[in-house]
Amino acid sequence: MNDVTPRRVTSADVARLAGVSRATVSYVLNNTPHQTISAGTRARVLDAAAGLGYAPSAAARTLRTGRSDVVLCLLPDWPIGHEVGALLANLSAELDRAGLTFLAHPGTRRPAGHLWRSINPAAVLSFRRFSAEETESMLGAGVAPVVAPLSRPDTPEGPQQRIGNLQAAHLAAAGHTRIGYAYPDDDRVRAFADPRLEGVRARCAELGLAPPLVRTVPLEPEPAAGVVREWRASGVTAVCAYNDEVALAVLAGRETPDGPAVIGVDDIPAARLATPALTTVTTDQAAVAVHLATAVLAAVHGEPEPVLDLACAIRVVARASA
Amino acid sequence: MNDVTPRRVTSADVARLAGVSRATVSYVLNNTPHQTISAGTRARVLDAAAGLGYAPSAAARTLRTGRSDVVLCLLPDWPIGHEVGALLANLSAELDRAGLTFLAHPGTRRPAGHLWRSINPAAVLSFRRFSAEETESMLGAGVAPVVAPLSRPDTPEGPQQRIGNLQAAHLAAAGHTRIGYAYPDDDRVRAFADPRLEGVRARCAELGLAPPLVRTVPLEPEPAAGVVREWRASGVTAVCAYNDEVALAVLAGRETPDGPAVIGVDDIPAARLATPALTTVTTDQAAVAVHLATAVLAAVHGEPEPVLDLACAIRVVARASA
DNA sequence: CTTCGGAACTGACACGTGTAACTTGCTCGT
DNA sequence: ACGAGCAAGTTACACGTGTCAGTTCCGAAG
Repeated sequence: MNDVTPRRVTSADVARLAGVSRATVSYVLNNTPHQTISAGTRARVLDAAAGLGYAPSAAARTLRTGRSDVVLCLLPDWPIGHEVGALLANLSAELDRAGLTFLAHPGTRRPAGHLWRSINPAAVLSFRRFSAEETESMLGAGVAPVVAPLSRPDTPEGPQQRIGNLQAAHLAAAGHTRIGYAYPDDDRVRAFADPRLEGVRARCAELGLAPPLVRTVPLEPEPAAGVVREWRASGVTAVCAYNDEVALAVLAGRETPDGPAVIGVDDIPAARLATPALTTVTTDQAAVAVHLATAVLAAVHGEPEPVLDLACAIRVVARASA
Repeated sequence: MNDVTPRRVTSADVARLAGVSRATVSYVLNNTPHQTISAGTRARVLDAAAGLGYAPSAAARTLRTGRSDVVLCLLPDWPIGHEVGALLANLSAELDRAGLTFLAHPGTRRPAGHLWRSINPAAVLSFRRFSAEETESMLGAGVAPVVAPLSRPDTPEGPQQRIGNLQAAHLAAAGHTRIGYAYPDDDRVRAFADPRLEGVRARCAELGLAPPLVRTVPLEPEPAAGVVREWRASGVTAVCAYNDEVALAVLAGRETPDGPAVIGVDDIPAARLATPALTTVTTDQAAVAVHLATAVLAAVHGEPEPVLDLACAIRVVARASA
């Protein structure tokens, strides 16, 4: 008669099977520096561990060391789409390579303090800024707070601004002088929309163009058509959109094929399938993931954040719409 | 001079401040049944805990009880988009309400055995089927395996089949008799594409129509145009697409406005912005989230899986394209 | 007055791990 | 010949929690 509850295999089981002490098992499996283990013993331990299918308890390890190998990512409450999905997948793979476990928590509205207080993650990655007390509290608990550089509205030369820059530059290079900006109809994405718009403004000013004519564009054809008429009346011949989706709304709002040129952001799958095919600014999510991963690793090891340039990961995909 | 490392506040700190034993603190905070605590003591403990900002260590609790309050969701390696994002957000909120912590792990390719073995989650939620040994292994470890009913190819009346059913029914109701199926050009989504196609086939047979003419449609305009020409030559007047994105590809492939009618799945934001606006089958993600949450809760409590009907959460959104 | 039972609480152990401190042979320099 | 020093391990403790088994106190039943 077997046990009804087949207990978890612990390092003690491995030790017993290998004929050594539990400490030795720990030293071998973590190959602790400054510990001398004979080759034979090491092999016996590794064999025993593999044979029993031993996997250390994250709970016990976390309890002992005070820190887990989890990187907790707090997802924002705005809709996560194709590009964020790709980013998460790449980031997970990247951190996995460094021995960290990437876990994402979709945003509950309430303050996530409870979460990282109980999980004891190595780092917390967020897309919004932390409050001063949050930061202090996390540092006090030994948790490394990391804010995705994607969403730093404070730097005037941040990646979001660069996106706007490229949009405006592309339109200007095509000869457009009066530019509109299609602002999203969703308050939750302001943190992204504002710096992008800022980037467009800056580039327009730099090129001696009039500042962009900003209008909020809902994701419905009829209201969008109204906005497009407004732009046409004001002499706007090209539009930077917050998003590919907003850009598609602008396209849908054009009553005639000679409407304003449009450039979006993200290169979602639908972009190349639109008529006309949507010109857009894309971000190399794999490169961003690598960047974020190194930032997280640096924070975990207490090193200063590396200054890496994301500019090269952002580029224009020229298609028919602009 | 303060401590340089401000230690974590433990239940012992709470006990000391409240002037009771640690056991009492535990009984109060977990309000353990069959334990009688006087109102005064209870209040003192709660005050002390609140005052110190006490949050129990998930690691220690997990170590002691053998099970954590985490629901681990293994994300598949196919691209997660708008609809999965919404599902995760809803699901997280729903489980949060039940006191469970929802954490998603974007799919690393390697078998995720290591992950749930170390995290000790209350349940593991996956979108693909578990192998027999995986299931056995998890049950042995006391972890509840849950497979999202969205992705059960085995039930002939599953939700995915119903999506195909509705697509075909909508086209047939509009008078179409020769139907095409636009199959995705991505092996990773076969688990969804096949049952949907099966649903289309079943409905066609039921209505006495010829079986759908299946073609793989890449997400590029030119190849899609080739497939559309093929369909037209074969007398196909309407197409069920795996996806809204595939549907948009078919729309993009129509050289003339009188091309085949098209119906997609998901109602992504770009659907209503296409020309013509895309008719599609949408799923109420909030309802699905509630359903999944109850399934997870039942599994965690060892109850049999509740049989809930998802059919009412799936409906056609009629627009101009079909 | 004794006894008994429940209310209200406490003491102590176990969960599985990492690691500092200690032990035991054995080699080698003098 | 003898201790120094190092390789190769082991013993023991701490991390923070849940909970079983007691312990004390006190009112009420016999």
